[in-house]
Amino acid sequence: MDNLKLENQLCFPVYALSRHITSLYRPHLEKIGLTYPQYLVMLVLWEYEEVTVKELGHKLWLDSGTLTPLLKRMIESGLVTKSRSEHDERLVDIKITEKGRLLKQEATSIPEALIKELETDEEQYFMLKTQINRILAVKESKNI
Amino acid sequence: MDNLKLENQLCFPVYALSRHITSLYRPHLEKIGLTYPQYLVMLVLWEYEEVTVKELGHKLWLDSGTLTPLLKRMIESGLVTKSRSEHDERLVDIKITEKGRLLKQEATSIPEALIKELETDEEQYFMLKTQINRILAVKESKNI
DNA sequence: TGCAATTTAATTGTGTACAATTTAATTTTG
DNA sequence: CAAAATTAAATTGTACACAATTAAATTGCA
Repeated sequence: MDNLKLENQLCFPVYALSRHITSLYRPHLEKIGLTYPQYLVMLVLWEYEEVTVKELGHKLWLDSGTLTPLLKRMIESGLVTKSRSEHDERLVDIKITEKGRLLKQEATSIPEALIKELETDEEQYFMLKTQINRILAVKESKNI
Repeated sequence: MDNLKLENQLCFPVYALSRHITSLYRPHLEKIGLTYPQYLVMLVLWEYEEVTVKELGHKLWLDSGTLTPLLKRMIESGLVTKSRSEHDERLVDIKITEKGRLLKQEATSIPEALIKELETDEEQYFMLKTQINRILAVKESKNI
């Protein structure tokens, strides 16, 4: 087997699937004015209400080089606010706004719609997620 | 179950894994002067020697907006050449150069190194690839 | 205490991604 | 055959990703 053939790579299917999933999200997210990475930030904030940029970076595996400009756009659209932490001035707190909170209602139908569009049954979907998470756990264990 | 929790998404693990794999490739590819998408182009050219931008876009699921500037950089580094097709002037042929051909030797060890770094055994690796490809096949079948 | 080391964001620069539009070539159709 | 429709790349503009550097705050240690 030729290891340098596109069809024999694992890397490419993962890369292609990631972009494919993002493109399926796009029309849904466009309706509520979010990009896909911004949606991931909202998922965190719908759950935690307030996080530091550091925590956000840890959860989404993104650095400040990506998050700073992304959050700037989310502040401009009124979904979050930003302030230096009182305890530690190095940290920046990101808080969800009322507008951001209300957006959750409009997003509830998205996950289900996506599963349908991927045409993957729940069981296959769950197995895939489990397998990928098993691989990601190795990275996680090395980083913390 | 809350569908709008980050940990319950499939989308996020795929997105995270894709970026994780790219970051594992980066140090290897840096040594031979390629980015990850440029490496994908080389995988195609090592196999086919010559393709049109259209074919490349079809194989990698990328459009000319991404490929045109990316290929421009690969021409500048001397890996490929570019010329209008004789039969149909709308098409652009991308050919591998001798330098591009020689680069294959330096890339042979990369796929194996990656599997090791992912710390995933061959069997798990294969199953994951199969599952992802099953999902991607649905998209493929709709597009062609 | 005081200074060096560390930590956190922001900044800078490069390289994708991709929607939307434009331009040029080819194909279809009346 | 000629105009309309289609196709392929290139261009324009927006938004990530991420390495490397910078700046400011905090921590640790002599």
